[in-house]
Amino acid sequence: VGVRAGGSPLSRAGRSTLDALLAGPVVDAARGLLGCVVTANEVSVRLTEVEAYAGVGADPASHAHRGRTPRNAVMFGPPGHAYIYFTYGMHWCLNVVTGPVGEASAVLLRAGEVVAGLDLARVRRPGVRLDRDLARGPARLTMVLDLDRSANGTALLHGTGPISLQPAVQRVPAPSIRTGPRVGVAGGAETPWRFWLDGDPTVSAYRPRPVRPPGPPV
DNA sequence: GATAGGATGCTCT
DNA sequence: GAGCATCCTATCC
Repeated sequence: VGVRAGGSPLSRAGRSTLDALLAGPVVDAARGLLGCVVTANEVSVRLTEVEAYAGVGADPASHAHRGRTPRNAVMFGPPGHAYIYFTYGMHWCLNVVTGPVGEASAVLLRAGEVVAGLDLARVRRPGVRLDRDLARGPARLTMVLDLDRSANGTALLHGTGPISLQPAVQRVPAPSIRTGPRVGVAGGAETPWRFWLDGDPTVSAYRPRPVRPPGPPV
């Protein structure tokens, strides 16, 4: 059960389609990334769950919401590059930068199915019993791909960096794409910018963020 | 299957 | 110093 190996290499048409997709609106890019395959360090993951984040101003959940900082600088650059950040004191998360230079929108890669390098993926995720849990969550996905800050800012579409992104082997039918609120965000929770493949076992569990206690003292 | 709580350190105010 | 775009384990169904 895996994708056909030895299939056609990344075609010029396929890459240019992805180029155009990532240069466009972040929501379109997010939907289009479902089914695409990310490869790094000899493991490949077919994306089953992503989230869209807008740039400055409009989206309080976005790292770029309050403007450019050293951490989010990559988001302000050209599309098709990796934005990798460290969170919760121990985890890395991988995003794909989208939209024109200066817009700072990006798509968080939340989960997927390991379709190549399964043995290596299992070694990188000791204690995981089910293969479907190997990359079921944004930090788990970066663990399987063995990514950290060293790949931040690298290009994904031109085969020059440690990460590569390839078009979907089989086109994802639009009706199988579901949408809902994003996971774990404090602001903008009402924006349904999480996208996933309906019924796919590798999609991460959704838990609403606990409501914050009432406002601070005067 | 669901939920609760702890781990852990960078980033920005 | 507060706040995280999370994961894992234990516990209770």
